[in-house]
Parts: sequence; structure tokens; C-alpha cells
Amino acid sequence: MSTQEPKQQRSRQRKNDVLTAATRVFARDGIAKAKMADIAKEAGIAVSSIYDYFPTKEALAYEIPIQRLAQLYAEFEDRAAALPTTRDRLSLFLTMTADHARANPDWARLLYLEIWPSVLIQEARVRRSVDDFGRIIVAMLREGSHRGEWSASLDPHRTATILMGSIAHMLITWLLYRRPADLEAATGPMVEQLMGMLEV
Amino acid sequence: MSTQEPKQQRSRQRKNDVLTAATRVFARDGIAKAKMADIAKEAGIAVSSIYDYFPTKEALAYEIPIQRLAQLYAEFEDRAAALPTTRDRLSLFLTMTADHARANPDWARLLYLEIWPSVLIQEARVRRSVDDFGRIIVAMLREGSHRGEWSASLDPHRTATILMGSIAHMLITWLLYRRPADLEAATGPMVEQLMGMLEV
Amino acid sequence: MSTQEPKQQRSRQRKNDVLTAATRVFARDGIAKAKMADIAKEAGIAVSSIYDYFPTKEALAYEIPIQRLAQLYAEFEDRAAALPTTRDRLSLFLTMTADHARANPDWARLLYLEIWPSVLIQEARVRRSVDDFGRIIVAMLREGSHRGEWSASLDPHRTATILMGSIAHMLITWLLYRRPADLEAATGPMVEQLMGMLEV
Amino acid sequence: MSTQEPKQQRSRQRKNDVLTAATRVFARDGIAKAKMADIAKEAGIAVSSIYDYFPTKEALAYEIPIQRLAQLYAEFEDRAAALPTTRDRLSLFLTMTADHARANPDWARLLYLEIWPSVLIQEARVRRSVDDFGRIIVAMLREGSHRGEWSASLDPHRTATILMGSIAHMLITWLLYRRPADLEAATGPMVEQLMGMLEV
DNA sequence: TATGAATGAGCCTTCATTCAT
DNA sequence: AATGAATGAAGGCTCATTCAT
Repeated sequence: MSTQEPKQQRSRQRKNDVLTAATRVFARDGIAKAKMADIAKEAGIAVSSIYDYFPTKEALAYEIPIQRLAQLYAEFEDRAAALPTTRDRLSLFLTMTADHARANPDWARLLYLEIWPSVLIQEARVRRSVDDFGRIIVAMLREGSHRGEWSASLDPHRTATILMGSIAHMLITWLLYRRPADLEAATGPMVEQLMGMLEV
Repeated sequence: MSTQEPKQQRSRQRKNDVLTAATRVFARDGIAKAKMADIAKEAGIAVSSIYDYFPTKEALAYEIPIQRLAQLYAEFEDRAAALPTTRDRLSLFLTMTADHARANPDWARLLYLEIWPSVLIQEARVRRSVDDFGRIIVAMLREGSHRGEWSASLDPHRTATILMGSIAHMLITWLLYRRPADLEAATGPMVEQLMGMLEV
Repeated sequence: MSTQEPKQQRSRQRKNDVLTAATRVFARDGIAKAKMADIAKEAGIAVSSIYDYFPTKEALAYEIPIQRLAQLYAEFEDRAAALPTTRDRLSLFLTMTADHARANPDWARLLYLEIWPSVLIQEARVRRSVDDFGRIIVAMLREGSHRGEWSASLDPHRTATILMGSIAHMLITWLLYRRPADLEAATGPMVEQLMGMLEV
Repeated sequence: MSTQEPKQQRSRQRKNDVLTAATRVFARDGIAKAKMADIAKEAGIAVSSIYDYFPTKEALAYEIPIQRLAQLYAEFEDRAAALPTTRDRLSLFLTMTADHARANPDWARLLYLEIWPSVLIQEARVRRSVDDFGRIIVAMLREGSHRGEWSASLDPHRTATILMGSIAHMLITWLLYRRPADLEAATGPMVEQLMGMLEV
């Protein structure tokens, strides 16, 4: 086992190299037009070696959002625990979402411009990852209503659509046009305006 | 000239047949994976005949949103003229957008799931068509502020992002999951909630 | 009949337009890569109209050398009649060949670079036209031997090969590289040197 | 390195197989009409494998004369070194040229009927290969003049044109019509007659 | 584990040719 | 006679994937 660990670590490292390279290439060319050869070159390995870790190009593409979204959710759980109100937590979630995209623009391009709107992706794990996003927000909206932080008459699904759609659209515009130029500065006011909508 | 008109009409008819067929196929398979052979079959003509009207597959794909968006904008101008307040007009625009998507789901899939988020589409005419959407909303938001219909402190770009993002997200969710099941019924409340945000 | 003649003339005119246009296009692009559309455009008529005169692209290509070579041969017969010696006539033939190419470079490109060396052309009429070239020279070589203008031991086929090959190679080099720059000036000495070979 | 050599050899072998197959197919059908599928079948490999070695059909076609001409030139240098007079060397060069064509008729068809007269081939390496032919002859003609083996008044370019054109034309006739039936037997007298032209 | 080598399946695009008007 | 419209057939090239080593 002591001899295998380094190997396993090495393997995990290579797998991550592939994911990183793939993220960049997919973000640049789109999944359909991206070439495995380009990913391999970017990762510094042989094309056929990619298949040691991922069975198909699509599987590779789908693995990317799954991993990072899981990370995002986990990190949110960590930081949310300390916050007193649902409003704070919801606010944090939206802010973290935007920050995450800003910090990982390649990943964000892949997620928001390729995976999310994809007609074709039916793979269960990806769908679940993405859908969790909505579920988390709906759950918080219900919780806030329940705790009296905002009106109980607020439709949680509709409101979640507004929150998610607004943040997503801000990010898409930034990813495609780099507007607003300073995404970090723009996120606060956007979240504030959205939160304002919840108030009585 | 009287002899040429039927020919021209026939030609325009065929071009429209191709556009309709292409919309369906692109919506189903995505632009990258769609096959010209399928489009031709759907249109009931020979593959090579498509090239009498469109130079490449991409050009064909791009023509679709351009035409319909122009229609949408024109129809909006018509109907907006009669409305007294900016709020009414803005409300109409958002409602019409949703209705247009509901009435033309294939076109909407192509626009919202393929064209809009595309990393790759740089073609000027398409970009302009899509960007006009934002410009129209921003212009109305400014007008409303100017006319005192809502607070002048409202940031028009941020607010436009919320409006567009919310509607787009509602449509995307409907296109992908058919939720809400009754899009028509859901549009009114959504627009109302968004308009409520503008109130002082 | 008086009403048909103009039509026939018009038709012949159009056919000639096509031949001229085709010569230019074939010379520029080669027969295989030349497009009927380009020829039609060059001739200022519809593509399908070409088929009123020539059944296929190849037939059109082959018609060109046939016509002009026939012209060349006829003109040679005319002018040769007045010459006293076979040597003079042979000399004239080679000179006229070079002059003809210089005066009709497109036709010459087609003949020397496409038709003559073509692996594929088996059509009898073309082959005969081209082969007549050799036959005329061989006949003159025999005649000269017979008349004692040069040694009877001279192999007529081999000598014909030298004469034709030399002239053809000079023309090909000129067509491809424009060397010698002044083909007209170079033709005399070339013919002289070749004729010198016949001398005892 | 010892492990790579067999692979490299295998690769070179396959590349040569492709060249051989391509030569045959190009000679039969002409470059423009030849199909990659036929070449692949002839070589016993997949079409796509050809693209491992040559980027396009044209590149493949051009590689063929380049390689063999280089061989011919190299072999000539070898054998010429032992010969005392320029006349001997020139004679050898012309003879070798004819022999080479006779021994490799497919290659010769490609070179003399497709590549050499091609209007379209501008690729530098091919042009240089072919042009070297003329340069070698001109150089020898100059050398012979210089060494007093023949008249210094002989124009080297014109004479080279005669030598090359005569040999080429003999070969073309043989390639197209198999005349003379015995090319080998005909080459000697042809070279002799040409050499006779150089004599004072 | 890692990869170089090989390929099969597929698809866009071109273009000579046909034919109804 | 002349042509615009339409197409069938064809082919070069790409690329994800496989597999022997």
C-alpha cells in the first residue's frame, strides 16, 4: 500500500491535469467543437491516456461542473453555518456563486454557456448537480418565509427563478462581453437589489 | 415582371421551408451536431438546394434568430404605441417575449439554448439582434425613470439584467423541463413580480 | 431560309463565345478543376446554355484543340505550297507552330499542358488531331530524304520526335515561365539549329 | 532508442507503401481525378492513415517526383564521377533519364504527364526538383564548351531545350502509345543523334 | 500505466448535368 | 433558343475512439 499511494496520487494528479486542460479547451471552443487532441496537448499527455480516466469526451465534459459545483455547495455549507439569518445565507450563496465564476472563468463559461443550457445533456449526475442549485435556493426561500424573514406569500419557485436568472445573466454577460468590467464590485449591489425584492 | 413574381414567391417559399426545417432540427440536435441531410429531409428538398439559399450551415443557423427577433421587435413597436405608460410597455415587452417563445418553442430553444449563450458566435448581425434585446429594455428603464414612473436611482443596466435574466431563465427552465407546466399562466405573475421591483 | 440564317449565325457566334471563354478558363485552371459556372460567366451566358452546344465539359475541352489545329494545318498547307524545298516547308511548319502558340497562349496552354500530355484523353478525334502533327513532320522528313535534301539514313520517327519535342519544350517553358522572354526572337535560331541537324 | 527504431522503420515502410500506391493511382487516373480511397485500398490501409503522413492529396502527389528525382540525380552523380568526358556524362544523364522512366513507368507518367506540364503546381520544392533537371544539363553544356568538347558558340539554354524536349517527348510518346515498342533499344540511337548535334 | 499508431464512420460542401418553362 | 432552378453523386478530410505494445 505504501508503494501504491504515490502511484494513486500521481494518477489523481494526472486526472486533475486533464480536467484543468479540458476546462480551458471546452471553454474556448465549446464542447462539440473541442478536440481531444487539443486537450491532450494542453495537459501534456497522450490523447489515448485521457481514456484511462474518462470513457468519452462528453463524460469528461460533464465531470467538470459536477466536481466544482460540489465544492461550491460544500464551501457554502461551511460558511453558512455561522450566519444568523436566512437572508444572510441566501445573500452569501448568490455572492459566492458570482465569486466562484469570477475566480474560475473557464469553468464558468463551460457551466453557464455550455452545460446549463444544453439541450442534449440528460446525464443524471450533471442534471442533479445543476438542479441542486435551484433546490438550495428554493429551500432557503421557504425557510425564510417560515421564519418570517419575508412574506409567506412569495412564490418560492418564481422567486428562485428571478434570483438564479439574474445572477446567471449577469455572469453570462460578463463571460461574453466582460461587462460589467468589475464583476466583483457589481455583485454586491446586484445581490442587494435582489434581496430588496424579498422585503415586505 | 408578372412572370417572375411567381418564381420569386416560390423561391421565398422554399427558403422559408428550409428555415423552418432547420429551426426544428437545430432545436433538436444543437447546431454543431445537426446534419444538413436531416434539414434537407425535413424540408423535403435536396441537400445541395439548401446551398442555393445559405452558404454554410452556420449562416443558416444564424439567420433564424435574426429574422424572428426582428419580427418580435417590430410587433412590439406596433402594439406598444397604444400604451400610455412605460411600465405598460415594459410589461408588454416581457410578456410578448415569453409568449413568442411559447408559440415558437423550436425557435426559442435555438435562441436561448444555442445562440444566446454561444461562446463562438461572433457574427455581427446575430450579436446585434440579440443585443438589441438588452438595449430596448435599458431604453425603457431610462424612459420610465425620466418620466418619474419609478425611482431615478435605479441602475438601468443592473435592472435590465434582472428583467432579462429572470425571463430568460423562466423560458430555459420551461424549454428544458416543461416547468412551469403552464407557461402562459406563469408569465403574468412573473412579470408582475418583476414590475413590483420597480415601484418606489 | 432567309429568316433562319441570322439565327444560325447568332448560334454559331454564341458557340464561339463559349469556346473562347472555355479556352481561357481551361488554360487558367486546368480542365479537371475548371468549372462550367466560370466558363458560363466568362461567356456571359447561362450554364445550362453551354449544354445546347456541347454535351459534356470534356467534349467542350476537346473541341478547342481540334478546331485550331485544323486551322493551323490548313494555313500551313496554303503557305507551304509556294515554297520550293522541303526544308523550307519543314522550317515553316515549326515556325508557324511556335507563332501560333505565341499568338494564342490560352489555347497553347490548353493544348501543350493539358490535352497533349493527358493520360485520359482517348477520344479519337482529339488523338487524330494531335497525331497529325507528328504525321505531317514524318511525311516531310521522308520527302526530304527522298528528294535528297538530307541523308536517307536519318530515322524519320526519331528525328520527328526531336523536332516536335524541342519545339514543344520551348513552348512549354515559355508558357510556364515566360522564358525565353522574347519567344518570337528565339524561334528562328531554334529552328535553324534543328534544321542544322538534318544537314549532311 | 533501440526500441524506437523498429517503429520508425515501420512508419517509413508505411509511408513508402502509400507513395507507391499513390504513384500507381495518380498515374492511372491523373491527380485531380484520383481518389484517396483508391490509394488507401491500393496501399492496404485506411484512408485516414494516409493523412498521418501527408496533409493533403496534393502534398502526397508532389512528394513523389521530389523523392525519385533526388534519387536519379544522386545516382547520376555517383556514376558520372568515373567518366572522363563531359560528353560521356551528358550522354549518361540522358540515358539514365530514359531508363529511369522505363523502369518506373507509373512514376514517369506522373512526372511527365501530370507534374511537369502542370499549370497549377507552384509549390517551391516541386518546381525546384523539376528545374534542377534543366540546370544540370545547362551546367554540363557549359562545362563541355569550356573544356573544348564542343563549340563555345552553342547556346546552352537552347541546346538544353532540345535535349530535354527530345528525351521528354520520346518518353511521353512511349508512355501514351508504347511507341517505340522497345524503349531501351531506342534510347541509345536517340542519345547518339542528339550528341551528334554537339559535334563541331 | 502510458502511448503511438491506426482506423471507421461520418459529414459538409461542390459541381456537372438535367429539365420544366 | 435560353435559362433558372434543382439535384444526385461524389469525395476530401476530420476526429473520437481503440488497441497492441
